[in-house]
Amino acid sequence: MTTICWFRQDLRVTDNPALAWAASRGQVIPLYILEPGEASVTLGGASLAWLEASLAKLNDSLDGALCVVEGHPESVLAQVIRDTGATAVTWNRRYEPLAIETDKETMATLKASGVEVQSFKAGLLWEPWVSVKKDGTPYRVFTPFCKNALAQLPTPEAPIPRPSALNLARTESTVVEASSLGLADRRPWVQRMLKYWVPGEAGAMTRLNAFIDQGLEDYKRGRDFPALEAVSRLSPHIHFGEISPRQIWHAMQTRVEGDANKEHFLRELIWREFSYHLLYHFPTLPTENLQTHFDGFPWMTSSESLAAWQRGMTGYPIVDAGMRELWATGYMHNRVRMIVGSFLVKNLLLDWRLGERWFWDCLVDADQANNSASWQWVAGCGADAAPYFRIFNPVTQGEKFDPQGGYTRRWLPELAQLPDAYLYKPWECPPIVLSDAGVVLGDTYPHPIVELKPSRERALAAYQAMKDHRSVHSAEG
DNA sequence: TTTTGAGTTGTTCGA
DNA sequence: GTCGAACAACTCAAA
Repeated sequence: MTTICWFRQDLRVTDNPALAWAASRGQVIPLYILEPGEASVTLGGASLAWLEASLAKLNDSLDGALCVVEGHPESVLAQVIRDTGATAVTWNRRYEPLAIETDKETMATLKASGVEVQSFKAGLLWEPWVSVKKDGTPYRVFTPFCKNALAQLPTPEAPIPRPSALNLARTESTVVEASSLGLADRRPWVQRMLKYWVPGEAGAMTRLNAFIDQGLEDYKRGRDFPALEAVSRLSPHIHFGEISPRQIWHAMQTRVEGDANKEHFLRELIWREFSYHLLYHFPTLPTENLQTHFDGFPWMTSSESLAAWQRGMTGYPIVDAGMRELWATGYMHNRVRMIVGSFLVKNLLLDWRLGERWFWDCLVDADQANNSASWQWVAGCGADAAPYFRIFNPVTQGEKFDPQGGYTRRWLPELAQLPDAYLYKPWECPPIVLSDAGVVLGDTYPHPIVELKPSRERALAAYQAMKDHRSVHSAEG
């Protein structure tokens, strides 16, 4: 019996229930479909580079049998079924609104033509339709969601091993060269970025082990300090399914003594579950304010401000360091993501969707659920959002969370010689100290593009205006 | 149904 | 320098 295993965001052979199911039935056709628009629209540039590298690794794990085809899933599957005589198709479930729609239609079409279809849970600890309140409605606050998951929902299953024997079939007639992912012209940039990472299942496991051995013991405190190696950096591996959340959960439970650091890290994994829960139950999350009274929010328009933010040229060192890290590596430390997010949305008063889109294109861990839920959280319009008056001060944040400047100096070499006392506010630095450090404001490093105090007050006023507008509305209603 | 307690990550001001 | 209060009420979750 021949079964097609359709890989998507599960680019691994261990703890892959769809692959295990296919293997148990006989011959397996491993297939990846590059869906229309995926190369140009759905996936950002950094993610696409990761995907290409990860597919190559998966192909190695499958003895070169991975079939990569560009096209609509229904027609690709129909063609591969014709070519191979496969009688079943299996996959691990996806949860993005468009993916759900595609998978639903594909399943219906296949079943209608007499093909067996089997899907599995592999990318989440708990299905979003299970992690709901007693009355069946979705959670909108993280803490009760988390408590309920830990106390009431089934303990995450143990990971399943890699199939002991894989009878792989090749369908070489349909294989597309990796160059068709459209990366050829971006080679130098991609090569530079990928120096920071090892995409693929083995790389993911190496990272997990390194984190457990070295970062986890100081995670609860250290995770706030971007100069430390105290975060896991597993996010891109998790996004592409090179490692599953239950593999991580299981490794934590079996290899780490119970302590606050472990609990805190697992909580972050549950935040991911919460984001998927929100996206599933509120499918407009990527584009619409979850709190609809934000719909009239007076966002500014400024392509200059946006460009300065994107390029790491705002004149605020901790912000610029973060944006440069993002550009160079496809990643940004979590603490810094909050700082740059707050700066865009509150100090620059630019729409959170602009930040969401830039992150989407730049991040190797770009993930629709996490990205949209997190940007809405930062902007204050999401579930369980930060109060709007919580506006990060980039000077204070830098001094507090990168006191020695190790992170900031790494990504802003032009400020490396500035003393700590002025690193986060070079505009207050005495001219002699500036010139000793080789800094010329407005030349080697920009002047601040906005002033902190007025921009903070402007943001608070905008929030106030929105509130007043809303109360007028409710009075009318 | 009503009530009650609680809610990721901050900053500023004034004592 | 340190500390508590104010910031803004509002919605959510569960008893």
